[in-house]
Amino acid sequence: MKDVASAAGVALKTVSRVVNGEPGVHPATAERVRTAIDRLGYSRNESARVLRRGRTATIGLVIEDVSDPFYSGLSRAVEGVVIEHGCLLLSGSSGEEPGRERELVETFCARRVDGLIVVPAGDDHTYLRPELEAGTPVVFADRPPGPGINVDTVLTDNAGGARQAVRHLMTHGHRRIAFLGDDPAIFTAAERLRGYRAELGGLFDGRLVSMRPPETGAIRTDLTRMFALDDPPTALFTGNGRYTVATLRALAGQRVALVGFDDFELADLLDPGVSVVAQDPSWMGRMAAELLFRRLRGDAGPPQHLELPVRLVTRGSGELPPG
Amino acid sequence: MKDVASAAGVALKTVSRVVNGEPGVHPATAERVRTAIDRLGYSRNESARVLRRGRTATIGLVIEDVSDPFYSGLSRAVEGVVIEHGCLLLSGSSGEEPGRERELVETFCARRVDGLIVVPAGDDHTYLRPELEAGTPVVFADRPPGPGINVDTVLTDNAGGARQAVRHLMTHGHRRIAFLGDDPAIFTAAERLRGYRAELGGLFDGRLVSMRPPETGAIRTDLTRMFALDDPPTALFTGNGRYTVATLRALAGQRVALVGFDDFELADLLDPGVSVVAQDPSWMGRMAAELLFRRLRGDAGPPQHLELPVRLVTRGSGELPPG
DNA sequence: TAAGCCCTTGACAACGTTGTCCACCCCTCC
DNA sequence: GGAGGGGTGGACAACGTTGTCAAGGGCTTA
Repeated sequence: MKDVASAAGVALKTVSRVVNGEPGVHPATAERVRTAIDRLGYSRNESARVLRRGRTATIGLVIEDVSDPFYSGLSRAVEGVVIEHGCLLLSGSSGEEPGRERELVETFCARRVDGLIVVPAGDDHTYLRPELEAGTPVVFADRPPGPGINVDTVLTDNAGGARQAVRHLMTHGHRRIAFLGDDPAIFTAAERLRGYRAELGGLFDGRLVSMRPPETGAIRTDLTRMFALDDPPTALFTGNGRYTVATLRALAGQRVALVGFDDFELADLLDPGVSVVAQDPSWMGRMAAELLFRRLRGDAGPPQHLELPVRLVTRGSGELPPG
Repeated sequence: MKDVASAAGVALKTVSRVVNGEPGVHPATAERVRTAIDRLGYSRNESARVLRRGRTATIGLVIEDVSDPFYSGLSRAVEGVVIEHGCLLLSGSSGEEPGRERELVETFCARRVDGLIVVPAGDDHTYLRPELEAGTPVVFADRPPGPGINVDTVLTDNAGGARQAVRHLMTHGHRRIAFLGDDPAIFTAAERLRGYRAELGGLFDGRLVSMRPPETGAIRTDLTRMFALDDPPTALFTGNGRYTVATLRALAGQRVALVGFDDFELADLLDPGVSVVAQDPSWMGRMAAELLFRRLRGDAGPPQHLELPVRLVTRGSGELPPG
C-alpha cells in the first residue's frame, strides 16, 4: 500500500480511500491509484484491516463431520447465507468428540470470528461464557447447548418425528416395533427414543431397543437376537440415516417393515422404497445462519428456540404388513 | 494482553513469551501470568499475530459444491491433513461458476492464506500469477489449471477409468454402449468421453452420446430416443455419480447393463447391484493437502502431476448380458 | 573479592491498515 | 478584493502482537 501510494504519488490514506471506495477523492486521482494498484498487483492485507477494524467478516462453523450428507447439506446452506452477507466460512469437524469441538471453537474465537454456528458434540458449553459476554453471537444447531447456556437454537422435532414414524407403522398393523439407533448420550438419539417410547406406550419392550455403533455387523447381531424372540418385531424404526442404511444391509434383502429417520438419496430406488421421516438440513442451516446474522445486525431480543417440523415420506417399506 | 501484563505485574513481552511457550521465563513468573490469563479470560488475538508474523496458518479450499458426496469426502480429507498441521480451513463452493471460483480465490488471497487447494470451475487461471510469484503454493485437484499455469496437480485417471468401464461391458458381450455425461467443457467429462471413445474404437456412434444436465427428465428423453434406434444400446456408461443416479431413476426399474463412474452409497443394495469405476475422494484430498504442505515446508522441486488410479467394482449391473 | 557469564525481564519498533484531525486550494458570494 | 465553505489530500496514532536488543541480577570462577 505504501508502494502503491508512492507509485501514484499520493498519500497512504488516499490509497486506503480508493480501495474502500470512500468519497472525497478526485476521480483522476482515484484512477491514478487504481492504475498503480493493477501494475503492482496489490491486494489489501485483510489481517491488518481486521486488526484495525475489529471485524473479521468470518463465521465459524463446527459440525460433526462434513462427509455426512446431513451435515454437508447444512454446511452448504450456511455457506450460502454467509457469502450473501459478504463473509467467509471457517469450518471444522468435531468427529463427535467434545474435546475437538471445544478446541475448534476456541481456535475460531482466537481468530475473532464474528459469530459461531455449532453442532455440539459435548454437553458442557460453559467454556463459551467469556465469548458470549464479549458479545460474540453463537447459534446452536441440531442439538442444544449444555445447561447454563441459553442462546439461539435450531432443532428438529425429533420426538414428534419418531412418534409419526411409529404411528405410521402401527397404522399398518404393527405392534412389535424395534428401535435401532445411536447412543442416547447424543441429544437427537435420546429425543427420538423418547418419542418412540411415548408413542408405543404400553407396547414398549426394552428388548426391542438396540443402541450400537452404526455398523452392519453389530446391527445384524442385534436383529438376529430380536428375531429369535418368542414375539419378534414385525417392524423396525431406525434412528438416523446411517442406521437405516446399515440396517438395510444387515437385512440382506429380507423384507421387513421399516421407517427411518432422515431421508437419503436412492431411498426411492430400493425395493421396497424406504419410507422415512425427513428432515431438511439446508433449512436448518439457513435458519441457523439467519438467526446469527440477525444478532450481528444488533438484534438483542431473548434467545430463540426453533424446532423445525419433519415430514413423513411414504415409499413402501413402512406399509408392509406384519408377518 | 496489556491487561494481563499489568495484572501479573510483568511486561507485555513476558506475557507473549508465556503464551508462546518460549523458553527463558521463570516458572514462578509464568505461573503468575497464567493465573492472570485465566482470571481475565484472555485469548490471543490471532489477527495481530498474523499481521506481525506473516503466516496465517490457514489454508483455502475451493470446491464445486460441499453437498456433493465426492467433494465433501475430499473436503473431509483435506481438513484432516490441515488440522494435523495446526492450520484451519477456509472453504467455499464455486457452484461450477468460474466467476465465483475467482472471487473465492481472491478473497482467500486477500486474507493471506498460506496455501490454496482448488478444484477449478474455469479454465483461465492466469489471475493466480501474482499470488504464485508471491510464493503462495497452490494445488489443483480433480481438474488441471488452465494453460500457462503449471503447479502441483492431483487428477484421477479419468480416461483409463472410462476405458475400463467400456471394456468390462464389452467383455460381457456389449457392442452398443451409450454414454451419458456432463458437458465436455468440464475436464473430467471430456476425459471420460475420450476414454470411452478410444476404447470403443470403430464401434463409436455419436447417436449414443448424451450430454445434458444430470436430470432424470432430460436423461429419460435421451434414453427413449436411443432405445428407439434400429440398433439401440444394450448397455450404458454414466459419466459421474449424479448421472448414474439420475439414469437409474430414468430407467425406472428397466434392467439394462450399466457401469457408472464414481462409487456411491447403496450401489450394492440396488437390484442389480450397480457396478462402478470407483474414485477415492479422500485419497485425492489427502494427496492434494500433502503436496501443499510439502511446498509449505520449502520443497521447491518441479510441479508434480499425480494421476490416481481407479478401481472397477463389479456388483452385477455391468454383467447383465445384451438383450 | 571482583570479573564474567547466564538467566530473566523489559523497552521499543514494526507489521499494514483505518479513523481522526488538520491543511490546503479553489470557488463563490458578499 | 477578502472571507467563508466545500472539496481534496495528508500526517499521525492506534489496533495487538512479536522480534530485536539491551539491561539488571545472581551465580560461578579465578
